[in-house]
Amino acid sequence: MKINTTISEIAKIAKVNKSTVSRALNNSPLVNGETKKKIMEIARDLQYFPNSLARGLINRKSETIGIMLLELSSLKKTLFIDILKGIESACVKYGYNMLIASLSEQREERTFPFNLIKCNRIDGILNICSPYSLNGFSNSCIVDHPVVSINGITKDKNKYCVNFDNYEGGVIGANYFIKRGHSRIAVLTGNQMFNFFKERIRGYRSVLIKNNILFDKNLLQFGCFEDEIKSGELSTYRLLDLPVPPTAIFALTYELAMGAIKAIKRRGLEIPNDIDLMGYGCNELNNIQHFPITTILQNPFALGFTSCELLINILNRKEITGNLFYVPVELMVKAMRIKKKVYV
Amino acid sequence: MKINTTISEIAKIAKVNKSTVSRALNNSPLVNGETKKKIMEIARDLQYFPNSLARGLINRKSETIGIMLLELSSLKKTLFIDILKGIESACVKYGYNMLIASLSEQREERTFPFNLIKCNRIDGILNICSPYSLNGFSNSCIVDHPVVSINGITKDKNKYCVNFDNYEGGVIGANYFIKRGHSRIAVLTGNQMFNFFKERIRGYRSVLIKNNILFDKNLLQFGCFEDEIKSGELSTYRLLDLPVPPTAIFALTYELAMGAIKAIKRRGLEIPNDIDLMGYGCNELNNIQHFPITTILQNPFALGFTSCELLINILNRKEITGNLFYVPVELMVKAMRIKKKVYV
DNA sequence: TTGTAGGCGTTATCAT
DNA sequence: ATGATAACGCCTACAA
Repeated sequence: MKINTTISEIAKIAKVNKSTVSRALNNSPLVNGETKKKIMEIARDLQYFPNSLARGLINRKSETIGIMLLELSSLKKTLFIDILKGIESACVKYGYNMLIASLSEQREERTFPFNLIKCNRIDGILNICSPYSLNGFSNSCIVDHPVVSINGITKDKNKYCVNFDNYEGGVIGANYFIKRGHSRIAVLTGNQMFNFFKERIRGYRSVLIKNNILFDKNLLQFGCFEDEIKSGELSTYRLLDLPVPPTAIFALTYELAMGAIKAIKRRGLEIPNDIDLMGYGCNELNNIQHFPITTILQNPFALGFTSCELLINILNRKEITGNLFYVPVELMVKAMRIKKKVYV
Repeated sequence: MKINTTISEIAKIAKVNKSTVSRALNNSPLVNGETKKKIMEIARDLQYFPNSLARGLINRKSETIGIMLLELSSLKKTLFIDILKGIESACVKYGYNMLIASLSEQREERTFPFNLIKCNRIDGILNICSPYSLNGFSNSCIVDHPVVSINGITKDKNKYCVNFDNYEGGVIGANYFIKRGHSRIAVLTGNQMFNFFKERIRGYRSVLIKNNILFDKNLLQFGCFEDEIKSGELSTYRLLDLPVPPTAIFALTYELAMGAIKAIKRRGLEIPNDIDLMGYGCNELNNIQHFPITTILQNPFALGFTSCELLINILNRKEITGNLFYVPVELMVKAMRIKKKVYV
């Protein structure tokens, strides 16, 4: 495996100084057109590739970011892969590379990703958290290192987090129902200790307040985590059995919505005539196209892209205002009616 | 974000030359015990981390390998994640890092991973192929670069490939049946244009020959790819309807075995009393523990680990004999009887 | 055992 | 517009 071409070799052939070669290759205006052309030609002929280690050494950066994961297995989830694709897209755009910096079980040191910064292997870290993590990354993250957390939560103004705009998702969902004339809007949620549920509900409640609708806690149903579809179904029965049942149900996950559909169907009701229903997010199979009901859509690709772009801006010392960023969600309205027979 | 400690700083504090520091940090015997101790102490206090760019520049290696994937989405599959875990394990063992070098749709240049070698960002490439690829990596791989292909096929003696030992899997499976007294052993396979099917069948047939059993082509049933379980079921019906049906069925995938179970159950037969059955590999959910029948087990973690270790050996110019390597498979015998009621 | 000097391949800062 | 020289942080002959 032969040694690579260097600027010195090119310089020798072109009969110029290597600094001229460097300038030519870096598109400096301080170089004669003819000279530049000649140099570029030689570089192409010799298949010159700049040594990124030498470059990084003098520029004090590796142009590589570390992807920090609690475990590689997270990548099995479509959500994480889509986030990763967004990250990759931003990396391609800005010429960065991606290093896997997962906290594998085999590594004793939990500071591994940060050590990678210290030894100049990576310039910064994208910390991909699980939405189901409770403490965000506060305990694992060393301040003063360039780190952006995806799905993370923090109260530290020095730590950057990018999330789906869960609050806005709650607002959009509630507003949609209100515009359709509903005032008894139920919510199917998971455990509120998870930030994203809390935020969605916060958004929903803010809309109620704005519309002078009293919050009825009977309309807020908590599902268990083990069998979300089942618990969505059971919660829906409870809602339908209320003395004054809701006219609309806002299911805060795909699975809860599936359960709700099941219950509504079993009761012989129709969506949206008898009761209106909205889902949230998409499922693992990403088959949102076939999901029959109106839904709040999240864009994991955008989440990854935005986060990565933020990190790169931080690395390039761009002015950043704020430390918490939110990726917009959108409403996907499904006009079709859901009749009982559809679900037989 | 402060500048990192360098050996020069340590040298100044320790009142020695920086080359002495370098020697001390690299465990050179050419340094006094006392001096070394002092230097190590200062290094710890100052949180010294060697600059890997400077190190790589002089050592001509980055100690990073590129993980080459056709697309990131491959990682959704448990098989690939397990391979990746094996790779990571070897990387941790040998102090290497993993760079994602996927051929994303956004990149025009298909030579991207090889360019990463040329610019010294990575030392070599682990090319993770799909078992369902037809041409291996022959068209994408530049000879004379350190590349090891996982699941790849090649006839080029200069290219390294590591695979599950599919041939041996066929041998083990057939031998197991023969030891149990079977001589009419059917095979459920997918399309033989895929190398791994071809190899498994080759192993199976070699055992028949050794045992003087004539190969009956009626006992070789091909399934279609779209609905493997269904086609496994249909193939099994065909087998059971033969004038002289087989006494054992060797299903070359998990899905084909599932279909076979279904057919056997429907016909009111029992495993292994009425007919013997063996599966191959494990399914995406990796729930092999619960898979009820005797199976040829593959170890994707070992595949990843072995491949990565091979690549690192190549990088360190170890003597390598051969270019094709096989990761052993093993037989997992399930003793329990499968009765009809189990599957109701 | 330690110090000196040179080099890895770039880029940056001088000067010309 | 170009050249000479130093510097990035580390390693390694060679000299002492």
